[in-house]
Amino acid sequence: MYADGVAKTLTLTRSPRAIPKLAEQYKALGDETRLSLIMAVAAGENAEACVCDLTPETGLAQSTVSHHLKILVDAGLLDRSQRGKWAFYSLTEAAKKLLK
Amino acid sequence: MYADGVAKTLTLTRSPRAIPKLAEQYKALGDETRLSLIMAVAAGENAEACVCDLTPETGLAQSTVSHHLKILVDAGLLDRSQRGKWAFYSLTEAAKKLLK
DNA sequence: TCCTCATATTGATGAATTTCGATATGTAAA
DNA sequence: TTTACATATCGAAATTCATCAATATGAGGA
Repeated sequence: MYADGVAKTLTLTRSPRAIPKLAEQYKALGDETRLSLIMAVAAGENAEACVCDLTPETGLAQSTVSHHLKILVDAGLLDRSQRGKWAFYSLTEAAKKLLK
Repeated sequence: MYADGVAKTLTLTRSPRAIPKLAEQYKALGDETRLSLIMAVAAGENAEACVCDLTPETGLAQSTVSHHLKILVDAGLLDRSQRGKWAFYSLTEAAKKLLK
């Protein structure tokens, strides 16, 4: 009948109404730069990281990294919090679920 | 320290070497049409479906559906098997893991 | 073999995406 | 209130992507 509960998950938990948001989240993860960024955040101290630390790791321009982080925030995968001059990003519950 | 084992999952199970393939899979899922297609496959009889059934559900041209199915196969998320004149698609283990 | 049906491939087009440099915003220190 | 630093936004160029119509391939059936 069902394949390991996947169908149930997809058709019930993730009803048709949930498709756009879910697709947005997968799309956000479907880029090597952003996947690396979210990995770096997860691996960071207290599971968070600031742009100043993330930018060098990517080798990309700071504006580009900022842009990718915004996409992850908009998708509901990262939270942003300002502390002093720095912006810290951390995983949302949705991100933890998707990546587990 | 770590956020619910996510960091461990990302940094160990999904080592840097795994990023390109993983990003490819997320990218494949990050499109409403393809996410709907994989849902339809999972919900189908025996957790499989043929193009003839999938195409009407999408409302898109048959060539477009065939194109999207190829992307899912290339990403390692769908298997293809020919039976008579029809091509049947089913979820791979990788897809079941990602979607669970 | 010839025909029909199901699916795949090709070629083209418009839209979306990634990236950068330049500039703006915001935060705190001098 | 300047100044310096961290991050965000803007505008543009190059690339990738989703989609279709047309055509090709491939598998049975007549």
